[in-house]
Amino acid sequence: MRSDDLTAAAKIRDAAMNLFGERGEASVTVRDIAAAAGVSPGLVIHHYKSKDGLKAAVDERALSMLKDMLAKSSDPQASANSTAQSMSQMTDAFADEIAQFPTLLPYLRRLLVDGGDSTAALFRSMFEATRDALSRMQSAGLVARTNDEDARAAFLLVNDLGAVILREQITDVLGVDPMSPDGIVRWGTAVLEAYSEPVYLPPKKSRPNKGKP
Amino acid sequence: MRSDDLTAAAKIRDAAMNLFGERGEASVTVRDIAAAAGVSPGLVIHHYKSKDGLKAAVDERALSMLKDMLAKSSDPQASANSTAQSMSQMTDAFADEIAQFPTLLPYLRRLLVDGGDSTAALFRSMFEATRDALSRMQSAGLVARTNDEDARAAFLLVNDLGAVILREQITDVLGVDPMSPDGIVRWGTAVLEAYSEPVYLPPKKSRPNKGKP
DNA sequence: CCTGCAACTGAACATCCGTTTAGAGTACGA
DNA sequence: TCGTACTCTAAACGGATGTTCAGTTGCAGG
Repeated sequence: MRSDDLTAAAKIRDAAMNLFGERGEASVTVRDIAAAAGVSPGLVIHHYKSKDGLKAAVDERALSMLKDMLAKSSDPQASANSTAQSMSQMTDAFADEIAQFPTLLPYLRRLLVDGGDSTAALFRSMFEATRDALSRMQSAGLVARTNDEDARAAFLLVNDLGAVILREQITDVLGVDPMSPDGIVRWGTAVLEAYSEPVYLPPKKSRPNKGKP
Repeated sequence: MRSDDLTAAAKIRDAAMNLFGERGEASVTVRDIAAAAGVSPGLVIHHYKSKDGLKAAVDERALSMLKDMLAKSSDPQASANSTAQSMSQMTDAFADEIAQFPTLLPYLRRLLVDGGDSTAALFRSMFEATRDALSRMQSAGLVARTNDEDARAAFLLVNDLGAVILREQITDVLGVDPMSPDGIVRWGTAVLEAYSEPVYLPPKKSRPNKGKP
């Protein structure tokens, strides 16, 4: 049953995750998926009942992978070495996780970008996790106080997700993938600097402003 | 020719920009566009030769509108009142521009999200504009110095575009559209605070870290 | 008036889509 | 050995899609 390499159903699911992440569900046909998985179009429907059923299975799989990944990266933080983590250790751990599931981030990007109810639920749960984590860090004196915790949490979350969504464009202008082992250090350094030291300085007579929307 | 309301070709183009921005090109049919514009499917092809031709015309139109909008919002900054602009004035001006072309931002979102060569070119030009603006502001003492200007410019740009891309999700969790007259004040305040005062505080013994990818 | 040209429509066309169907091959227990 | 259940394929079906085509309208210029 689960013999040599992978079940045909699993091969179909993985191929679909790949293609959906790259092109979006609407631009990927059942025949594309079948060809990528090396099976007939009929088998795709046989295993997943319909294209929507396959999409649901891929969604479930991706959310499960994401949950595992987030759990794995927050567990050791609270267990063994509580305070001794340097940023490079953090980023290295992330880069490892990302490299282990190369199809997850592109698909997460699609989940966020394609809209719909599952997108809203996913974003909301990430938002609440971020807000709670910031609240805890604020109590621990690691994060400054603010008048609008919701807006700040949403802003920080959007920034992280923005790097996931615009990963390809960032790679293009910086010359390095911000989710690669090399790039994540450079990106994380810039992020940490922007959040730790002021970017905009108070002017002499008026107030600071921005240039782009 | 350009009589009562709008040319049929223009109506088709505007309807297409609407639908493309909402659902993405692949999910919108020529018949959908024709119905929204109140014409026959054949006329769509007659005017734009093909669906791809229509897409190209819509892209061109959107980029032209974006260019106008960015030009209009950087002109008065250098002309009349050079330093007396408050943040609320800035955001109000932006909210006005956005409200004037309600279909532009959703389509810009699609341009960024759908990928392709035009996406890369658009992002790169925005990146260079951001980097140059930051460089000028740094010379004027309005922005702090950094070791990696490219990474910082990309980061700030990605954050702004993230709000455009995830606008709907932000609206959902904050209860207010960050691109609306009300919401843009709240969002802009949080952004300005995060960039002007430290978010992450230096811990006593170790270094700060983050919670989300 | 009428000739020509552009806007426009309704119907048709070929193709592609998701899905169905009939059946071949195989494993496994009775 | 038979039968049953399961995986899988090839072919086909109905419907939707982008595009084409023949033809009608309306209008500008000689």
